[in-house]
Formats: sequence, C-alpha cells, structure tokens
Amino acid sequence: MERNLSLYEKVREDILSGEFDEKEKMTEIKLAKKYEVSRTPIREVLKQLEFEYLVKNGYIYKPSPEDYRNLFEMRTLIETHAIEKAILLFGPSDINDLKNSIEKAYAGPEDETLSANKYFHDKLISSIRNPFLSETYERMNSIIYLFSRTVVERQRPNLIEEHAQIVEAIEERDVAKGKRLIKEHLDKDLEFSLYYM
Amino acid sequence: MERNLSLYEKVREDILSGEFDEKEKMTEIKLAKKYEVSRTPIREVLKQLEFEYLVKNGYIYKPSPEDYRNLFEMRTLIETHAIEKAILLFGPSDINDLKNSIEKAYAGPEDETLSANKYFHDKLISSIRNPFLSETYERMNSIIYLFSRTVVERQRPNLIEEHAQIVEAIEERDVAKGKRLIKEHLDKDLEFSLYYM
DNA sequence: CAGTTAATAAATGTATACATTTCTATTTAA
DNA sequence: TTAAATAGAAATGTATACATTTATTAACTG
Repeated sequence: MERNLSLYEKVREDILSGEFDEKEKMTEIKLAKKYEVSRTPIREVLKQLEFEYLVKNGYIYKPSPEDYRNLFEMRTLIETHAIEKAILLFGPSDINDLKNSIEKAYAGPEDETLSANKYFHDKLISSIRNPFLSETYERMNSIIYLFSRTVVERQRPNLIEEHAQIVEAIEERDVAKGKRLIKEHLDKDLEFSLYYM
Repeated sequence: MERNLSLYEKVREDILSGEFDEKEKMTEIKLAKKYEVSRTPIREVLKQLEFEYLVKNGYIYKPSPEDYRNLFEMRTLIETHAIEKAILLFGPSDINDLKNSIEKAYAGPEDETLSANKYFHDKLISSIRNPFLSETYERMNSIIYLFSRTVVERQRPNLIEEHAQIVEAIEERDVAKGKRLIKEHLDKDLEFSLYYM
C-alpha cells in the first residue's frame, strides 16, 4: 500500500537515506527543480527540517559530537522526567505494552527491533501527558532515529536488556533506580553511536 | 534612540500589548494590509509567533490553565536542571551577577524590577551551556514575560526574597535545596498568575 | 603578488496572480 | 424545524516575477 508522501516526507526521507551531498548547498531553486514544485513550498519544508535539526542554513546539518551530547542532554532530561511520571501513573496495561515491545525487539528482524524500540521510548514519553514536552521530544525524532538505527544495526550490547531493567524499576516504583537506569541507557546509546558515526 | 523594529517585533509587541481581538481571526490578508507588506513576510512572522505560543491557527493563542501548567512544567524542568549546573559551575562573579540583579529588583521601579528578574532567570539558564535547551527556554520568553509582568505588577509576596534564597542555595552548593526552591518559586508564580489572569 | 574593489551572477526576500481549499450562508429536502 | 446540499465568498496554498542581498570572480592597485 503506497502512501502518497508529502513533499516534507519525501525530502526528509531523502536526507535520512543520505541522498544529499553535505558539502553542497541545498538552494531553494535546486530543490524546487528536483521535486518539481515552486520555491514557496520548499521554503516551508526547509523551515520544518531546520526545526528538526536536519538542515541548517541551506546545508545538511552535520552536528558535532558536542551538539549530539547537547541534544542527548535534552533528550535525557525529558525521558528522566517521563520515567518519574510513568512510575506514578502507569498501570498493568501500560507496563504490559512496554514488555510486549521488549519481546518484539528480541524476536524480530532488525527493522522490527528498531520500531519496537521506538515504541518503547514513545510509550515512556506518553506518560508525561504534556503536549509541549512531547513536541520538544518529537522534534528530535529524526536525530533519535539515526542513533537508534546505529545501535540496532551495530548491535550495541545489552540494548534490550536495559529496556527490561527499566521496566523492572517501573514495576518496583523505584524512581531513583528508574532515573539512573534511563540515564545510563541513553549515555550508552550516545557514546556507542558517536564511536561508530 | 528609536530602533527600527522588524515586522516580527512589531506584531509581537502589538500582541503583547493586547492590540488584537482574540475572537477575530488574524488572516494573512488583514495583517498584510495592517502592516503594509505582502502576505509572504506575514506568513513567516505568523509561523514564528506560533512557535512562541502566541498564535495558534490564525488566532491569538489563549492557553488554558492546563496549558499554562504544562508550559510551566517544561520551564521548571529546564530551570531545575539549570540550578544543578549553576551549583556545579558558577563562580563568585556569576553569583555576584545574580546578587546584583536582586539589588536592582529591590531598588528599581516596576519595569526595572521586571528586567532585573528576567536577568536573574536568564543568568541561571546560561549555566546550562546547551543551545538546544536554551532555545527551548527562549521559545517560552513571551509566555514567561506575561507571567513576570503579572507577578511584578500585582506584587506577588516574597518574589525577590525567593531569588535571594535561591542564590543562597547556590552558594551553599546544595543541589536538593536549590531544586526545591526553584520549583516552589515557579509554582508560586504560576498559581499567583493564574489567579489574576 | 596580496589585498581591495568593482562587476556579475546567483541566491534569498517580497509582491502578486492564480489555484485550491475552507468557511459561511442560503436554499432545499426530509 | 433540522439537517443536508450547494453556491458564493474568503481564506490559504502555490507559482512566478521582480527587488534586494549575498556570494563569486575578475580586475585593479599598492
């Protein structure tokens, strides 16, 4: 079932699949020709992609390790906050959702693991029930995707086990443990990925 | 010395000073006429204002109390994180800056107090040294301004004293105390303002 | 030859016409 | 009388021409 991708989705996919030369400026005019639209919608799309840390000026945004650390600091701040809320709010059904995503991640092929892991973190974030914080998190979706892809493809050790431990902490309603575990989990993702990227 | 305000600054000021009827849609066409420009720059400005939680769809964004609580949850998360960093990083000169802003806030007329208080919080945020978190904070600038104006104008009790206590906690390098105080401080700002707004 | 300046090209910024969508109000049918 | 349908108006979406700014490169000068 082929969905009709929006212009934004098309450009985003092309960026994530490495279609663009990061040395060459993506001028509005060139993009307009490439996607056979006028400059007007291209401008909107570029704005959105800058918002998501994929483009800067007119270039593919190649964040420095420092930038990635800063982005992960923001991500960690939000997910740590989310754990606290999850421990407060999650019932058996929510915890079951988390456990199922862990099972799927273990069982599946790479891309199933990838999407199951995404589900795990998104479920955690859902506990916040704060659209402003959620949006700030979602803004990092593309960056988070790039890192998740790396840790799954290059098989970072203990990746899924750590998810299981986090669920344990939630079941035990142990806030300090949960926060510590999620922080360690994300730190490892970051360092592992920076090593390979 | 009259600076030449950008279109964005003009519209933003007009919104903050209550120039627009919140029931009436700010259509691109009407705004273009009002500010004597074409729809193109108006669109950009509207996007920016939506980004800052001042406009939604084409209407003045009138956040619900729930929205304000959520925005303050995000603000508190960031400022609490900042305190931790400040306790780790701030030297005597930084602490002195904070103290000076408190003196100014005590001494000055209303608008001096307002800007001194803004300085206090911005200085705190500067300890984060993370452009992504700073931007997320600055995005709330307009909202924060509206609240600060209310608490200063309506003379919320203990406002400046609480700043002084926070500086104490930083000097004592007491993280738990600092976090607790900033959280209480912001909670009071929120509740006080919601009562009056 | 290095560094500045001027000329040119190419990009972004802005205005505007036209296309499409969304909203509003009025008619029509149940 | 309510609800659905529809015509008209008004908004946003898109393309494009023109204005302005920025970048590039060629020419000039010390």
